[in-house]
Amino acid sequence: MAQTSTEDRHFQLIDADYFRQDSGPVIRLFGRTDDGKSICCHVAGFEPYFYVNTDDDLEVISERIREKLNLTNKSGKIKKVEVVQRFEPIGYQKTMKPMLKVFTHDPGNVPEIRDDIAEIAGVKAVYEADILFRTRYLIDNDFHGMRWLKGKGKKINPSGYACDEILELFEVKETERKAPADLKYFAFDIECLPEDGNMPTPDRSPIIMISMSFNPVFEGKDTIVLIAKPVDGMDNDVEACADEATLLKRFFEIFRKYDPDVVTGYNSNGFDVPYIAERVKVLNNSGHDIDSAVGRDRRPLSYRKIGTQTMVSIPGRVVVDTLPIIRQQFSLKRYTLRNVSQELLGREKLDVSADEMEEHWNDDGEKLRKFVDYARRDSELALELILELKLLDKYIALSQVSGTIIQDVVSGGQTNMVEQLLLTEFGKHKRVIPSKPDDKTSAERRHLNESLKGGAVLEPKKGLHENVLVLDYKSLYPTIIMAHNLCYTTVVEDGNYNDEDVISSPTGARFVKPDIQKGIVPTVLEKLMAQRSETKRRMKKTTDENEYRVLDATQLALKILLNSFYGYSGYARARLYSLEMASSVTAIGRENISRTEKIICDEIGTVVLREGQAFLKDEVLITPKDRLVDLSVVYGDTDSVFVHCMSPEGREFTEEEFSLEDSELVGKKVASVVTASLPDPMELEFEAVAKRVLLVAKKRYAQWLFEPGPQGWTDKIKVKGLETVRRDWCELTSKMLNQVLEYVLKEGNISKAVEHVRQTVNRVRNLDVQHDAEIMDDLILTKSFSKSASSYKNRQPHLTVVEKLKRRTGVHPPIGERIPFVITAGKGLFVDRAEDPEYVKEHNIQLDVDYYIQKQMLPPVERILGVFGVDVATLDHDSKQKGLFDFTNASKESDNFITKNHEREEKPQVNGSNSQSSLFDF
DNA sequence: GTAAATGCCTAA
DNA sequence: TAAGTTAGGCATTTAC
Repeated sequence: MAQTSTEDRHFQLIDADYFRQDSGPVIRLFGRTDDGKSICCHVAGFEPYFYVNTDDDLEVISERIREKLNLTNKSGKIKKVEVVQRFEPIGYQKTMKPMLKVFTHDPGNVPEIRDDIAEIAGVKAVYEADILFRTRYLIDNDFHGMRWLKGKGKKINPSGYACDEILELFEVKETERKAPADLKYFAFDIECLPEDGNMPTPDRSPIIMISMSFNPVFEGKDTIVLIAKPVDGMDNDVEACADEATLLKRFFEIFRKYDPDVVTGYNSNGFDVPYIAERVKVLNNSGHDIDSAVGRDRRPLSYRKIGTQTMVSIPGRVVVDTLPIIRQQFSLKRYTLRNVSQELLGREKLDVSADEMEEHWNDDGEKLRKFVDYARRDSELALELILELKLLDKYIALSQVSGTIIQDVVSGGQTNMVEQLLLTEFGKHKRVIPSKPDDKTSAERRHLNESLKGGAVLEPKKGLHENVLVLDYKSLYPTIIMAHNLCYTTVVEDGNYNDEDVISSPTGARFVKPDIQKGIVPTVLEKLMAQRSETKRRMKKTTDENEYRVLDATQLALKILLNSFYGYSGYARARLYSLEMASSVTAIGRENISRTEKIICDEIGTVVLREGQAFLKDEVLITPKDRLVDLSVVYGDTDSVFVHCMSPEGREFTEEEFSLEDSELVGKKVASVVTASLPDPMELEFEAVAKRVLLVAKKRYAQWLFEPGPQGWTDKIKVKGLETVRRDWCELTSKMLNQVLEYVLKEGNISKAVEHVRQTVNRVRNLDVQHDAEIMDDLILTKSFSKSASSYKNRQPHLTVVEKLKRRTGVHPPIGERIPFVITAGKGLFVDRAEDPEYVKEHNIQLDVDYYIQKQMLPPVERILGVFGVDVATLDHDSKQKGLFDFTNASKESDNFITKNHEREEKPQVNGSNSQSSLFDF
């Protein structure tokens, strides 16, 4: 005889939602168990609710609510109303006030009831009425996405599910388990025949192939390619289907059978999913019965268009389109699958061009096989991108740390995560949170934000410097918030507070001190920071490579979250917005960096090196054996200062005089002196030393950096803001400039740099596109097509190309796409001469060599070498006229430029009359 | 002719 | 249910 048995299950929480039952809503928790089963757990008994705030008598307001809802026929939809004590969201308050907590029977009724209540006279505000029911459940129970839950319940067997086990839970709690479950990954990609060279549309063009990739394998196979026509002699992972409908049915069958946790594809949200969903509609309308159930609740495949974006969600699973993820995480010039695979995986995409497709499809032999291989490779690549690049690690960690369901982390921004953390902590402190602002409120806030100033950027002392210490503040904005108790909940509006009870920011805003009341944001940040320290501690301890990776993702997630709160506080669409808080953070930051500069230059000024230790001048009596180091701040941006170390005579040190270890001693001494003057937990850190640094402009510099590490010093060249890191310059510029920077920074050899530029210029001057295809690729520029063509006010080269492309092929690139172009020879504006590189290659069109030399190559390099007195005439030196001979002679004398520089006791200046130019005889 | 506006992309 | 923030350099087009 069957008996009710209690089951215990551990599972990692992948998704959550709810469904309605007569007895009330039931939460569903989806996950993968420790023994590899997919599971769905039902939790009954959680009630939807929200808060109502009023300054009137609660009885009166309750009565008005009853009347109003009777009037609109909704009174039966309210389950109960309680009086509770809560704090209002904004501002320091000594005591709570009574508010109404309204419970409803159905989460779906909350919006209409809320709107009714909001209209009632005397109702000041409605709080937390726009929080998804499943989010409310997770927050109130402190359950986090992708963490492990332990559920106790009984097995049930309702219809309408596509997972291994369904449990009705009596009890559920979070457990400590950390190791990730073995998730199942599924990637897919469809092929359709283009129509007369045009993009296929789902109302006309059938799907002819679907390729799928699996990890772990499905029935022993890594990939399966479905093909919508009967054909023999294909590889054994190819399944021939009678027709398109059969193919789609088989696709969904495999999908359900495999039961993946993660569903992925390259641009799958933008193309494949909508296409499949539309084809299913078309076919089913003409008499087919394709069951497109893919959800763990057997919900059919669906998508929603919000603006230009397509949202896809599949209950119980995570949908990850790798294209937007890769866009976000990697700065590349192009995001075609071909380019991304090449750059990030080192793998080639196979290709059958659009105009060859029909021919390949109609073949039954080699050509069809080639087409199949191409299709197969695309889903393989999508899967490889997500697995090899470990794209999900970061999102899993963010979900675990913030609590947000992983799908919302993957497809949403920072707002979701910050709000989940704030809702949790506000709840614990019995404070309510406002609803999302309406468009009018956000517009007002955006207007207010015009007064919000950001970080300070110190004027760089332009030129080349040696022995520059790089000091930066560890998590500057979070530590400012903690140190000054800046919070929505501590800000005081009125003057009824003693000066000793409040902290005033440079903006004049006032916040109560933590001993009066500690802010909620500082509390959250402290918790996150403590977790991060603990995570880093465990990273040092572990020997397990996988655990290390997980911990590293966790600490990175914590860092991202720590740094999200400042931006959120000044975000116009945030539930919690505080211009006072945001401007105080940046104002304190600005004051801090200029104070830091002063301490280093004026108060410290000189550091004394003696027997492996660094001292301040007034800490010791200086003897002749001591070495003195003069300090000056040559640059700084928001949270960093670059400190130049020089001899007391004002010249650069030689190698023998000043080592990396000396730098470190000085750097650490300076950092500790500054830190000692700051409130906890603000901390200035010694990060690295630049043996040489070239400061070009604000936010533009290059360093030859040495960083201390466990295996001693490691060196690298780090470039910020210069053309080598910008994607709107051609590759040739980056390559050339990188080489120039290397010669200048590592060798101090200007001559070599000049020579390299001359050679590159000459190569371009004698450019022959036909015979030098390689350099042609290096001349391609890209720019992002960032808004609808009609909203551009000026003409732009990439728009020219977009228009040409559209005219020629009918294909209109989507907003967000990066458009490649070259500038062709001719007269008039550049914008008229921008052209699609493919078209140029096909038609053998001449490029505007002069444009490339005068506009792409010389200006960036002149900005750098101009510091040493090198001018355009020198760089664009025509070898036939002058010959390299003079120059080569000059360069011999000055190979070791840096030594000469020391002798002259003079630093290079930009275009200055006392620049290095006299060292060379160009 | 030059100054202002526009657009892009980066640093933090 | 779309979207953290400001500071800043630079090239090019457009307005004057």
